[in-house]
Amino acid sequence: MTEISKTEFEVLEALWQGHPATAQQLIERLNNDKPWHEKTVKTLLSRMVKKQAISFEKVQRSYLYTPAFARDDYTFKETKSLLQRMFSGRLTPLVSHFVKSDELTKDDIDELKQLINQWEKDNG
Amino acid sequence: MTEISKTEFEVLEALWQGHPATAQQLIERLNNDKPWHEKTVKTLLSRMVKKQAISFEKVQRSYLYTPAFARDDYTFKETKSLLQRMFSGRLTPLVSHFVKSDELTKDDIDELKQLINQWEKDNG
DNA sequence: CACATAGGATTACATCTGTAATACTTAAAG
DNA sequence: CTTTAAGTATTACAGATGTAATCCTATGTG
Repeated sequence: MTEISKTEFEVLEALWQGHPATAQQLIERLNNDKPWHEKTVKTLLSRMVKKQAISFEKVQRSYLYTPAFARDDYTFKETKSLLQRMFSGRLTPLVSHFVKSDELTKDDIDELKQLINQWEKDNG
Repeated sequence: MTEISKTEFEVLEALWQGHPATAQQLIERLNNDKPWHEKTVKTLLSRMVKKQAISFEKVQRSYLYTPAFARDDYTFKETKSLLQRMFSGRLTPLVSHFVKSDELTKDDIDELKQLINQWEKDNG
């Protein structure tokens, strides 16, 4: 997958909500959050087709768009990329930052513990 | 702080290594990793001065550059921004991804536990 | 059948980026 | 004092991005 801009990512989000989907459906979904101009969305869709982030199938007059990759795969890739660039690829410095900055709740901590237990069960 | 591109970030990294620093010093540092054209670095420095990511002080013929914000502040802000966009602002989905994908070592897990202990000592 | 219309295709256009080249300026060298 | 070189400032230029407007075409409508 090529580089996806932040704006293009927002359109992809709408598509991941359910696909295949028409431009109209996507425009409606996007407008639930904030106003999007129809033409703008169309342009973004075309560009993403060109960069193969999405594909389409022509049905009658209109196109049915489908994402070219899963949301999880994309977010994971992006996260790893950011970790690579800012934290030498290590996860803990990032987590450390959050822990220290008082951004986590008790529930978050519990979830983290849960994840660690899971890891130890699978590995360890 | 405004938007910093990935390339600009690399130059900032060199500056964070030690500052204030001259363009020449930065160019040398950057070239330790990969070849950078002198003119390219200068351009990036100018642009970052304009967008107030760095400042400079004129000393004789040349400038001494200084970052306008700390590395930690920037990386934290960027990380939160990414979390916001891709994981509804939650940290655990991100961690979860890494735990499940077998990207963590025993040491990483130990560090995470450490962090959790710290949190519980400070809060809880 | 003539026309309005919904869709995608093409064009627009300013700003940002990556990557330099060229111009200008002043201190140092001869 | 004139030439040179080191530094910064200005200019260049293609590709990406945000944000649309306009164009072209196949339908559905009267």
